[in-house]
Amino acid sequence: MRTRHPDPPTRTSLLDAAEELMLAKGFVATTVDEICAAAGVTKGSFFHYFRNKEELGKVLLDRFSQRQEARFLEACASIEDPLERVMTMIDTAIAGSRDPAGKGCLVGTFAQEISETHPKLRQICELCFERLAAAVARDLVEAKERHAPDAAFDAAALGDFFVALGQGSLLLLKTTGERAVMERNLLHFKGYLRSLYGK
Amino acid sequence: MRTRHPDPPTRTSLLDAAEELMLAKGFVATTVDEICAAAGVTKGSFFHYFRNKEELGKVLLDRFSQRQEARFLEACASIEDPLERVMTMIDTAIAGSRDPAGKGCLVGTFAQEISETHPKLRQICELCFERLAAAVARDLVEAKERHAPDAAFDAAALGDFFVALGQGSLLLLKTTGERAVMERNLLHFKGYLRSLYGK
DNA sequence: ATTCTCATACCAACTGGTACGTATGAGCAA
DNA sequence: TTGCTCATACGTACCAGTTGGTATGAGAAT
Repeated sequence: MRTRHPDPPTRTSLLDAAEELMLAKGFVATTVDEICAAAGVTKGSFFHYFRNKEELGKVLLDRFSQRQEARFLEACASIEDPLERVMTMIDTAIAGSRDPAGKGCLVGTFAQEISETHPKLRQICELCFERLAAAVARDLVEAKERHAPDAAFDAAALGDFFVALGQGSLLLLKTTGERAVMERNLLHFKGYLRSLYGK
Repeated sequence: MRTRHPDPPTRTSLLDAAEELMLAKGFVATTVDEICAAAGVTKGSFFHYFRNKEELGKVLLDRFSQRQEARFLEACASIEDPLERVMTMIDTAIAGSRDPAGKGCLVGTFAQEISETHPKLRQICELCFERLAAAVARDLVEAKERHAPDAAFDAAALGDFFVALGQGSLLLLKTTGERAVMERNLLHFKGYLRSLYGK
């Protein structure tokens, strides 16, 4: 019985196919027909489940960011020291970059090309970035109070720093194909944090 | 007859229009018709000057990166200390991010969306990134020999670090519209360099 | 100087293909 | 029957690129 809808397989396969294609070629260059072909269904199905291409993008973005957030949460939830928590998050990101299945970040891919043309998608991307940055910033601000209360640096800004460094590394990876970039950059970031928080 | 060889104004206005549009909407989403309309010429002219849209992209990319490189060179050429040179480069980048005319980086914009679909353009982007990263890395390696020969960090990797941080910051800027991100992130980077090279 | 030639600069209309989206109905479960 | 799932077939718009021109000016021939 595939009637009642937690998750119709056709819809899921459409989402999976779209995600893979769009991670590689972006939102605009990926056509609905391509997605349907890759998913092994026809356009009728596509427009049965999604009002239009933009809505697919929205759903895809939500699904992607939710997964990502769950991964981070799972890795860090049990750690109570805020600095340790951030360090573990960085390690999680490094591990993700090693995994050949992790082909990039949908949020970054979308943000580049549709921020001017699809305001709604842009807003979702902004929210995703903001949530991640805020989580890191919160921990690092708390860690500063705890470990280095007298130091003079802007801990709150390090959330954006982390997001930017990660997204930039992914862009470099996509362009050069050199998988190790992300890891090297994040290790430098860890070094920076250690220097800020007194080893 | 207008100017002969050097730089027909029609061609230049096509390039200018294309650059502005593509910085905002990307390569794929910007249509040739749009470019022509913005430049105030017809499609016939476009295809008189460019074999196809991809060639326009190539020319645009070359022009953009050449300009950028000239700006950096002008700012740093006279400085002989390698660490000072990098610091000045960072300041130049910060200054560029303050200027409302600097609307982003074509290389980063293109790299995201065409790395899978237009191998030639991807290669140009890769080269641009590599040249910048290599310049920074060279200086920082030399600076390490000079200022911190015994420290244990990977100076060569800092070239990619700088490029990634810059590109990521531009992505954040595009997504959130918050212009100050680039400056905050690059200031943190300067702080990191100071900590590595012994203030 | 006048005319002929030819390359460059530009334009308007069109073509083939493709993209998104719709109309409609078949198959099946409840 | 009724409603959900999915397919076939089509419509409309638009996009990259082409065709077939016109206009202008440089240089050579006359």
